[in-house]
Amino acid sequence: MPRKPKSSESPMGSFSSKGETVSLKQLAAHLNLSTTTLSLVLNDAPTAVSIPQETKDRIFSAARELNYRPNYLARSLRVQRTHTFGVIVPELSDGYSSMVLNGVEAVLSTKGYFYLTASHLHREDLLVDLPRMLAERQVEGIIAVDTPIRFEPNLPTVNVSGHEDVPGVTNVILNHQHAAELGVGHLYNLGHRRIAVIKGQEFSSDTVVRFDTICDAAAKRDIPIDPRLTVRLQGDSPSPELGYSAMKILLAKGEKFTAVFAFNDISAIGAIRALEEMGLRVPTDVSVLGFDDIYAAAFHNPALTTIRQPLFEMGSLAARTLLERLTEGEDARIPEVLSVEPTLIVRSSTARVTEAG
Amino acid sequence: MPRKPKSSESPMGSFSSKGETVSLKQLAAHLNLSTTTLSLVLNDAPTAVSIPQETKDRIFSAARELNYRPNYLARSLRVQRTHTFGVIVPELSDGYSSMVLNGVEAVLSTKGYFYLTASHLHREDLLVDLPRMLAERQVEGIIAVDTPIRFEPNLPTVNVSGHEDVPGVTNVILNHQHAAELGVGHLYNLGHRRIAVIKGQEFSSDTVVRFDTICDAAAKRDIPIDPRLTVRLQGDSPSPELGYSAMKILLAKGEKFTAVFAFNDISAIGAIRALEEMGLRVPTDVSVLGFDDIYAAAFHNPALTTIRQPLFEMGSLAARTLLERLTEGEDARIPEVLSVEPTLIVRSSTARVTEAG
DNA sequence: TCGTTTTACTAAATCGTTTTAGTAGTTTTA
DNA sequence: TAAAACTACTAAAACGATTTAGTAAAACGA
Repeated sequence: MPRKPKSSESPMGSFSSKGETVSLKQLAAHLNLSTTTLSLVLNDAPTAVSIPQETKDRIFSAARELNYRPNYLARSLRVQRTHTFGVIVPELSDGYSSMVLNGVEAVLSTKGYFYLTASHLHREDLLVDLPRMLAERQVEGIIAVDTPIRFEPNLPTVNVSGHEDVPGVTNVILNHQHAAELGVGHLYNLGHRRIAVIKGQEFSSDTVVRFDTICDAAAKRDIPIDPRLTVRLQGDSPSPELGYSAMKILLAKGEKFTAVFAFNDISAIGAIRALEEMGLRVPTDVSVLGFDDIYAAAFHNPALTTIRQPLFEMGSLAARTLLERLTEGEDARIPEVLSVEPTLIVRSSTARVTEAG
Repeated sequence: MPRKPKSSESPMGSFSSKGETVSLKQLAAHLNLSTTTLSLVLNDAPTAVSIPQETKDRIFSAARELNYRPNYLARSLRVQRTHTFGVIVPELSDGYSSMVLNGVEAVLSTKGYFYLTASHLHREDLLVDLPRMLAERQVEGIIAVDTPIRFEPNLPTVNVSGHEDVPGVTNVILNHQHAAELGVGHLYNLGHRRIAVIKGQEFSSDTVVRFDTICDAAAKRDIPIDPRLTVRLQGDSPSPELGYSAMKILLAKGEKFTAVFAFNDISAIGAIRALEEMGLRVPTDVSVLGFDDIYAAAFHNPALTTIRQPLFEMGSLAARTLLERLTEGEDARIPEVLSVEPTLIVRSSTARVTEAG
C-alpha cells in the first residue's frame, strides 16, 4: 500500500485518475459535505432516505470521477468484519488440496468473501503458527484441509478430512466405511481374494480410517488383509514416485496378490509403473484400485478404476458450513461431522481374476 | 493436541483465555501503562532503549498471559502496509496455477506475506472486478497467472506467462523460442517430418507465442507446419478431455503425421488416449510431445516426453520481483520481461520414426 | 548550584471508515 | 399557533493499532 506521492498538478481539482486513491474525507471536502453523509449514501443506509436524490447523485458521480475506492481495512476495522477466511492446506500442488480449494472458492466468491491460503508442509511449527497468524489478520473462520488441529479453535473451524474430535470443529469427511465397501466389494466380486493395500503416510488424516475400514470390509468377506500385503507410503512429495517405491517394496517381499487397493490415485499410478516394470500387467495380472478420482485418473493408461471423493463438494460444503455458522452467531449449532458419499468409478485398471493368484 | 479451553480461574484479572481477544488498550490498562509504551516495547522500537528491562518483562509476560494478539487490520491501517498480495489465476485445479502458486507461496511465507487468491474463470467481468476488489483490500501488489490484464495496473503487477506489453507490468515468461527449438529439434532429430500441433485455447496467454515459435522452428528446418495438421483446444475444463477431443478432430481429417506437439501435458494425455483408440500406438506409430512437465507426466503410460516449464520457479520469481519492487519504492526499475529457460525431458512418448510417415 | 542529559514514561493525533447522537430549519398536525 | 414530525444534514466517537511530540523526575557535568 505504499502511497505514491501525489503529483499534485491539475488546476483546481487536484486529482489525477491515475493510481492515487481518494479517501472519503477528501471526497467529502470536494463536495462540501460530511463524511457521514457520504458514507450513508454510498452504503445506501436506511437513514439515507431523507437525503434528496440530487445530493445522492452528486455524491455518486463525484465518487466515480475521483475514482473513490473504500479502504476495506478501515471499514473492516470499524464494522469488525473482514469477510475473509483462512485456509490451511498441507501443500498446494497435490491435486487434492486444489480441488477442495476450488469448491471453497466457488462458494466464497458468490458471498463476497476472500480467503488467505497457507501451507503447513507437515511442519509442526507451522501447524501452530499459521492459525495464529491468520487469526491476527482477523479471518472470520478457518478451513483446514487434511490438517491436524494443533491450535485452540477460538475461531469457527471446519476440517476437511479431519478425524479428530475437537470441540467446536466440524469435520467434513467421506463416508469411509461405504468407500471401503465399494472398493473391497468391487475387487471381491471380480474374484480377488488376496488384496494388497498401500496405506497413506502417517501424517495424512485419512490414513487410519481408510485402512481400518478396508480391513473391516475384507474381514467381513472372509478375506482378511494379510499384514504382509500392506505397505505404507513414505515421504511427502505429491508425486507418484511414492506409490512406485511402495510397490517396489511390496513386490520385493515376493508375496502373491491379485489386486492392490492404493491410498490414492497418485500412488496407484506409481504402483502401476512399478508393477509393469516387473513384467506384471495391469489389470491382466494385477488389478489396481485408486482413490479420489483426480483429473488424471480417467486418462491414465490403463484408465484408473477408483473410489471417487467429491472433493469439490467437500470444499464447498466446508465453506457453506462456516458461513452458516457465522450468520447464526452465538447460538449456532455446530455439527461435529458432515459426511459425503463416495462413488465407485469402474474403468480399466481392475479386471476379473483369471487364474488362481 | 487441541488444548481444552482453560476454565477462566484468574482471581482478579477476570479474563478467560478463550476466544476473546485483548486489545492493546486493555493490556495497557491492566499494566497501568500507556499503549505507547507497550507498542514501543512489543515492537522493539529504537526508542524503547530507555525503558528498563524490568518493565519490558512485565509487558511481555502480561502479553503472553492475556494472550495478546495484535490486530493486523489496525496495524495495517496505521502503517499503510498490509504485507498481502493478490493472486489472480484462471482456475485453481489445473495443475498449472497451483504449481505457480506453490512457488509464490514459498517466497512469500519466508517474508511474512500472505496472499488472497481469486479465480477469474475466463470471465470478462471478473477480469475487471477482481483486481479492483483486491485493491480495495489494500493488497500491495498483484500477481496474475496466465491472465489478461484488463485493469489499470496502479498496483505493482507481475504477470506470469503474460505477453501483453502493459506499462508497469513485468511479464515472467518462458523462453518460448528455446522451448520450440528443443521440441521441434527433438522430433526432427528422431526423423519426424510431418508434425501435428495442438494449439491452446484462445484465452490462454501462451497460445499464440507457442504456436508461432513452433512454426518458426519447423520452418527453419524446412518442415513447415501444415495448417491441416493443427487443431485448437476447445473449452475451459482442465481435463485431458479437451486434448482427446482435439485429437479426434485431427484424426477425422485423415491427414498423415508421425508426431504431435501438444499444447500441454494434460492435452497430450488426452491425445494419446484418442490415438490409441484409433489403434495407433504411442510412440511406435505416433510420437507425442507434451509441455509443462506436470507431476503426472513422468508416470503416465507411456511416460511423457515433454518440455519442462519451471512453474515453481516462475511463481517464486514473480513473488521476488514484486517484493523487490516494493522495497525499491518510487525509483524501482521495472523489468518488462523476465524469462526462464525450458528443459527438454525425454521419456517414452516419442521415438525415432520407423517407416516413411 | 544551575543547566543539560538521560530516563521513563504519556497525551493526542493519525490511518479511513462507520455510526451514534445530534442540530437547525421546515412542514405538518392538533 | 404551538407542538410534533420530518428533512437534510453534521460533529465526534468509535475500531485498534503506531507514532510524534512531548513531560516530569533523576542523574550528570562544570
